[in-house]
Amino acid sequence: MANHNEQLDQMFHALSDATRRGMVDRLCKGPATVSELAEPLDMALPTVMGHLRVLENCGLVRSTKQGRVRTCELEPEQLTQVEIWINERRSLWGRRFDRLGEFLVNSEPTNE
Amino acid sequence: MANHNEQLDQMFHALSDATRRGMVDRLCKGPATVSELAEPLDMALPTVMGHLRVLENCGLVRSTKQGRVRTCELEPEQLTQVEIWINERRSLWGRRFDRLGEFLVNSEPTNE
DNA sequence: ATTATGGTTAGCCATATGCCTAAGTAACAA
DNA sequence: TTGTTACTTAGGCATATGGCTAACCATAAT
Repeated sequence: MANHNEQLDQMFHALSDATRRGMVDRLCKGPATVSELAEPLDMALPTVMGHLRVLENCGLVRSTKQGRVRTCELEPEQLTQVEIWINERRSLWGRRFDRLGEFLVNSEPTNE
Repeated sequence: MANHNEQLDQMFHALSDATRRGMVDRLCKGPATVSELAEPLDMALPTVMGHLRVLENCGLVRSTKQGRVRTCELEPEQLTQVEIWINERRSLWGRRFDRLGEFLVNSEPTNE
């Protein structure tokens, strides 16, 4: 179960910022240029570029440049990694009593 | 669709660190004391406490102190927030073509 | 009462993050 | 060819993050 996963680090980090989540929202509705992404954001363009880079590094956004326009598109399948991680933990959690033997040394029976 | 969600910020941030995800893993298997959490971690206890605080702030871990021992427990239901966020985006993405007309209308010059 | 244990607080340090402005570059447009 | 547009790069600044040590409680344990 890979917790030392650079990709997962980057993904969670990318999503930990409301501005970036907003950009993802925008891209859910279809591709957008850098300027279109920046337009509602009340911050300088280089700052938006920084956020975009974070989203691209984790694979959640892909972009291509044609002429002087860079068009960004969402790669929503990358979210599956997060879902898988969560499902694995839910599964672990659900089976935690199967492992009680490992900790049973000084426990007492309870009736709750 | 709440992206300006402090809780979501904190949750994603908490999960963006492999050490903290490791602590979550441990807690999936059952409650643990601070020392037990720290034991496999090769870092100083105060550092572990810091990570623990992050996990508690986002609601993913709850802890209580009895005597001098603090026992931590996972609150896996908090992960639902993340799943909901992902599902909402998948849904948006799935219906992105329904909004094509709306997009054309909104690309008219506006005064905001 | 004294010591050991488990956790906590305080404070320091290096790096990362998020923001900015200013100045570049590479298409288009006129 | 000259200017405008759409990014891009460089660099600077303030705060946050993740790590540490040292010292400090507050409970056990002896």
